[in-house]
Parts: sequence; structure tokens; C-alpha cells
Amino acid sequence: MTAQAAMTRNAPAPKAAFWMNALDEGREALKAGAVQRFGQDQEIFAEGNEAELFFRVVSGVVRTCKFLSDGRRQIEAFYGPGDVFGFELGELRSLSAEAVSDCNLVAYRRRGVEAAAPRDEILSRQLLSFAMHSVASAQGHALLLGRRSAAEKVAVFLLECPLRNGIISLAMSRQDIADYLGLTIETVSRTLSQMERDRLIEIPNARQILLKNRDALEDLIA
Amino acid sequence: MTAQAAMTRNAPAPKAAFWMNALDEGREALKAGAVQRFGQDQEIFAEGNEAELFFRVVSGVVRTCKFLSDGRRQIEAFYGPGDVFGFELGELRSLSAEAVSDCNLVAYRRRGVEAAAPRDEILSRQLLSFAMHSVASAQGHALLLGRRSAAEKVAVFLLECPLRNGIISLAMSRQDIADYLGLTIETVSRTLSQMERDRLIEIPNARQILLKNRDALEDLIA
DNA sequence: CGTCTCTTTGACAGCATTCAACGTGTGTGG
DNA sequence: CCACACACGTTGAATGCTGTCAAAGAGACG
Repeated sequence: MTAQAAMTRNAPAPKAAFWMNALDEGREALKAGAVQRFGQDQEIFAEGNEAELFFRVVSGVVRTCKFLSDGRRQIEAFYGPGDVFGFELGELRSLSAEAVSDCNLVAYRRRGVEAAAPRDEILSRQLLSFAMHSVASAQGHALLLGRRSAAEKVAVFLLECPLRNGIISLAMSRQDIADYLGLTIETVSRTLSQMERDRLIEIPNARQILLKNRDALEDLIA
Repeated sequence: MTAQAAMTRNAPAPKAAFWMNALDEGREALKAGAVQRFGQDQEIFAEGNEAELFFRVVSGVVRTCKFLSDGRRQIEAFYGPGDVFGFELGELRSLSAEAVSDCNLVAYRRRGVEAAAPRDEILSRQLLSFAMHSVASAQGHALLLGRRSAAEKVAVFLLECPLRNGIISLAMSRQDIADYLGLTIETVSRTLSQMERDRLIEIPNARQILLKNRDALEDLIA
């Protein structure tokens, strides 16, 4: 159900995405300065930082992730154009954000939005809506991580990806995909290769994937 | 950080929990009738149901979970006394809830709360706070499921559990623990047995666990 | 005391990881 | 323009962790 809604979306990992239109529409005062540019792999913020700002993606793709002390990484979500990320209630960030590709972001002041919300019913509603969508997304991700095989994980990922003319253009590396799915880079690669041998997909190059048999992919995830 | 905060809490799986004090304090009108009683393993609501009500635990323990079509189950969270669960923004439930033990719940009308929120700044704030805590909890759970070994998962679970005099009293079965951690019941059992051999814990009976060496458990999860 | 369910333990299999080598594509400098 | 370096990705072999299947043990309840 959420998956179907997600598939019609236009962002890399739609599950976690949500727009907050209320940030447009005459509320430009909430913006914190001009558009900010980040280069590939540049850190946008880190876990533990003070959470003064949050962001909306104008172009490019962003990942949010958590790390264990030994370096293991779990990517929580990818965010594409229009998506909002980095909104927190506590003072401190609970995860890190990095640019997957070069990207442009608009920043908003958390305190400004929080202050405006009580007098702005639409903003307030969308804030809650955003948060609840994030919950649903994270819970879906937990089901994926806890109870699906490697092949199922990769299939879910592919079906979440935005399509342009039947082609998936991946902004992220195999390592990113692996860390999103809780797998190793080798397993992701092997699984994709097997899917290509099974004629479910075609991989003209590492950053492009063609869905040759979407129905079979959907059958894979039951 | 969230783990430390969680450890001081008093609910089975504190990560997902949040109280919403605003539901007391002169807002009794939001309640939907008297306390409801549910027997062990009784369904409280199911994924896809209409989401008219949400609940607060008075006594007992509740689990929320998702199912795959072949029956695989992922428990998203456990809720104990004081915790709120089942609040949704959409019309349909995105997960199921069941009674882990016999329990008493207070129900609230979602529409009532949504209607009251715009005119009630405290309620509105706590609603958002609740949602954001749920997000953080689910993201922590994703890290656990995606990037930790069986031993680490069990250690995290034990350290999340509420302690009474150094004793954990488990309301849930091994199967529940397994489905929360993304493991099998056998792996959970084996891991606990190994921890007992290693003198990290003691297991006088299946529903009680003594933490003999909490520091070692904490070292386990780095 | 027997039955039933839940839990533990054992043996084995299999899937994903690990370690290692080999391709592939891109960018740079000769 | 080509050659090389380097990062990224793919493939192979072997290990090992966790799952699967099976059986035995432990409590709870009638």
C-alpha cells in the first residue's frame, strides 16, 4: 500500500520522502539564506551536531545514515528533489546527512518553523504529516532489513527507485545500496548480476539499470 | 545517547515509547469510553483496518508488527504502561497491534485529537514530539536490524528492557524477541545460553533474566 | 500423571560475508 | 592521443554465521 504510493513518486527512495508544501506559499521568511551547494560525499551534518537547520533538496540526492563505532554504516533513507530531511525535535542530530551527488539545498530554521507552527495550522499539520510519513517509512525499512532475503531487498530497492523511460539512473554507489539494504557490496553486485542472468533487469553500466520484467520483480517481494 | 535515555525508562522497549501527558490534564473528553481489556495474544487492530482510535497502555505489554505474505513477522516495537501507540495520520493502519500479555488500554479518538490540536498548543506540540520520537526509535531499530550481529542484537534488547532489582521480567516469548530482532527463536535461545555460559547473565527461568555483568553487555554493543 | 506448549540443544545446510583477484571505466599526465 | 593509475565494480573460493530440521527438556495446566 505504501509501496504502491511510493512507486509513483519521483525520488530515489520515496519511502522516507515528503514535501511540506507549506514551506512555499508565502512562508519564505522561514528560509535560512540562499540555496546551499554541496559536493559529492560532502557532509551536510553529523550525528550529535546541533540541529539548528533542516533542508529541502532542490537538486541532487542526499543520504541520511547512522554509524556504529567500528565504522559499520546504516543508510536510513535517500532524499531527492522536493524531499525534506534533517528536521529534529531535540537539540542534537540523531543521524548524519551527506551528499550522494552534487546537490543544491534550501535550508530552514527549525526554531523559526517551530515558532510559526502554533499560529499556522497548515504548517503545523504538514509538520505532523511529515513526521508520521517518516515513521511509516522507517518502519517499512525495518521490515525490509529484518525479514527479507538479499534478493528481496534488492528487488524492493529497485522498485523504489524512480524510473525514467524504464531506466533507473542511480545516483548512489553499490556501497550506498549495500548500506541501505543491510548487505555487503559483493552481495548487492552478485544479486544484480543474477537478476540480469534471469532477464529481470539489464545493466548497461553500473549506474543505470533497465527493468526488463517488473512483474517478476514484484513477484519476488511477494 | 538515545540508548542511555532509554535505559532509564520503564517500558519493555523504550525506544518507541512516548507518553503524551497532554492526554491527561483536563482533556478527558478525548477519551473514547472506558478502559478496554485485551487478553494475551488478542488482536488490538490489524494492518489495513480503519484507524479511528489510538491507545495508551495502562497495564500489560503490547506489540506492533508487520507481516509479509508468507507469514514472516517483524515486530516494530513493544509498548508498556504509559506508552502511546496506534496513532496514524492516514485512514488506514500501517501495522498491526496485539496484546503480548493481558493488558488494559485507554482509547482515544484520532479525529478528536486532530480536531483539538489546532486550538491546543500543548497537545499539538506533544503530538509532533511523539511522532518524532517514533521516527528516532524506528531509525535506531533499523540500524540494529541492518548492521548488528545476533549477539549484539540480543545485548541491545536486554539493555533496552526495564530492570527491577537487576532482574528483567520478560512479558514476551522467545518468538516475540526473535521477531523484534530479525532472528529465529533458536538463535535467540542459543545466544542467551551462550551469554549465560559467559557469565554475562543468568536465566533462572525463561521469563526472567538477571544481568550479571552489564558492563560486558554494553561493551558487546560497542 | 499426562499432555501441551514453549524453550533448549544438536546436527546439518545454506545464504551471506570475507578475502582475494580480476575487470572496467574515468581522469590525468606524458 | 594513448598509457597508466586509481577507484569502483564484478567474480570466485572458502569460511562462518544464522537458519532449518529434528528431538529432547522444562513448565503449566488439567
